[in-house]
Amino acid sequence: METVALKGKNIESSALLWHGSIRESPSNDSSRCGICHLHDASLSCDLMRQGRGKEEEVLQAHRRVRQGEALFRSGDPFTCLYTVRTGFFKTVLSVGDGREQVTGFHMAGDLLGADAIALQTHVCDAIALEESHVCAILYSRIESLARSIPLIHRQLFKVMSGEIARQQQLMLLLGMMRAEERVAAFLLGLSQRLNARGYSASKFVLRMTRREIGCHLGLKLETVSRMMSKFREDGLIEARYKYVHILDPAGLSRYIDPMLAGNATG
Amino acid sequence: METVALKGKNIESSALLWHGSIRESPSNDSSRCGICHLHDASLSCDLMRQGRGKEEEVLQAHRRVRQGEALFRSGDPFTCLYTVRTGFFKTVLSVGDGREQVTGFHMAGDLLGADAIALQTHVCDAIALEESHVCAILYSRIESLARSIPLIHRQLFKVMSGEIARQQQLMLLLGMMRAEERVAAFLLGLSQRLNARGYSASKFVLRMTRREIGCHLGLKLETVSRMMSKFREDGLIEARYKYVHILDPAGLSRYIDPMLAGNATG
DNA sequence: CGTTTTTTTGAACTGTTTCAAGACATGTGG
DNA sequence: CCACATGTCTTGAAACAGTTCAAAAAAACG
Repeated sequence: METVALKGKNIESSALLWHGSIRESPSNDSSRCGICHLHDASLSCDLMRQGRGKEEEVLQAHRRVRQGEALFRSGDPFTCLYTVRTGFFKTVLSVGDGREQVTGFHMAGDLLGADAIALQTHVCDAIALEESHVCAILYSRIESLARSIPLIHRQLFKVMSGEIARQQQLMLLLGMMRAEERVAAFLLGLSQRLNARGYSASKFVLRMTRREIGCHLGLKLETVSRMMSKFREDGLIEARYKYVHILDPAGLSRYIDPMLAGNATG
Repeated sequence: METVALKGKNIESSALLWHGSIRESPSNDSSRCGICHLHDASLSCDLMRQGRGKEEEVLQAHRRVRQGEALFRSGDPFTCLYTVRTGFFKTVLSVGDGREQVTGFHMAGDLLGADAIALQTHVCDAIALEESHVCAILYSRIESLARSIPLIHRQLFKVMSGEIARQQQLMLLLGMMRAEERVAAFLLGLSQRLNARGYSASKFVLRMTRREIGCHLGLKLETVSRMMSKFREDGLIEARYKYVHILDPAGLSRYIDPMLAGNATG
């Protein structure tokens, strides 16, 4: 029952800083579209490079999505790709009876909706886990640009390949990891992705509930909670509700079979 | 312990017929490439329609793959798509230590390698479960055709979307079905796919082992065996080793949550 | 501030795995 | 064609991992 440094209320005030201000480039120039600031080498970056001057055609609109609201739902016609500017999303395959499979969590810098490119219809729901802001990119414009600019075309395929790779990682996790490994992989993956975006890899705030983590990992919420308690007791993490501090990433990854470690999902 | 009609040796001789001669169009014109005979509305069909006269450019070669051999392996550079003419494949994500996730089984008429389009590198191994024959389609030719023929371009995307949809179905299965449901979904899915290709939906021969089914469904081989025994005892199927006869598909699908029934995987 | 949701934890239970043995099937070489 | 070796499948019993149910504490919300 170690609660080394995470006690009482003082954690909260510092926690608020973890995910939002440790960012390296805090340029919050809100009059300018954010798509050129994205960290990952995604579509929009290359759009800016190649199609300089054309971004106004491509960019449709900023859009605010309130907590719990859907950016798009399964079955919606596909018209736009979205880049997350701020906030946090989950994508969900719903199956009517209440059971659901969370296929991914998405943070600032991520592209949303790419899994609909092929089918031209959204196949999952994208739900904001907190108030979020996105840029909508009109797909029809990108597509016509892609025809004239091969690099854009290749980037489109790259984005789809990213989706497939992400899904395969998740299949591996769902198909052959034990609860321990799943939660460890989840925490490490999230840590890495936050780090890649300039946030701290060791301290962050979970934007999703234990139930949502469970729906993502194929576990019940109680199991997720127990695994996190276990890691805490083993001194690998400090964790209190939404606030996570990874003390020993190497120790965490030792829980995962070395061969499965790869790019963990988030 | 019912073995209604499946006793002794006589099953074998009839079983040999199930999967191979019940086909409606048995045109085995082996001098002609099979890609135009495929059942699913895949790339090649539209290639034939649109690019009539160009098939020789697109078609690279027939290729024989012996049982246990790989058509391609993870990491191989992507040059060709393959259509299965005869035989049976599994696609596998391997993770070094022996554990593996079978991402799909593929029969005559299926397209193989589509998951490499985006990344230009194969991400899984395609292993023949029996002596198989494929047509290799040079991707670079298709791609250039796609540039001039929008329909081909759209078909390429459709093929990739198919991959994504298939993976999502499998994620649903792995994330939230019980063993019973998984095996039922597997049998029904296989049955439907065979039926769509002109084979019997009720009687077929499993080309994969219980272990391979298990690796696909996230179960151990003993569990797969037990579930099949259970279905047999419940009178839903007759099953003896590789030979399966589905007596009550509706009963089988009742094992699956109605909402998850969708297009089951195979 | 009271209400609702989320998280933690315990204890009993269940489904799946593990281990082990035997039956059956397949393939090989004599 | 047989006998043997090998691999696959089935089944049972015991072990285990994860779930379910329940209750209480902590946080979030209006």
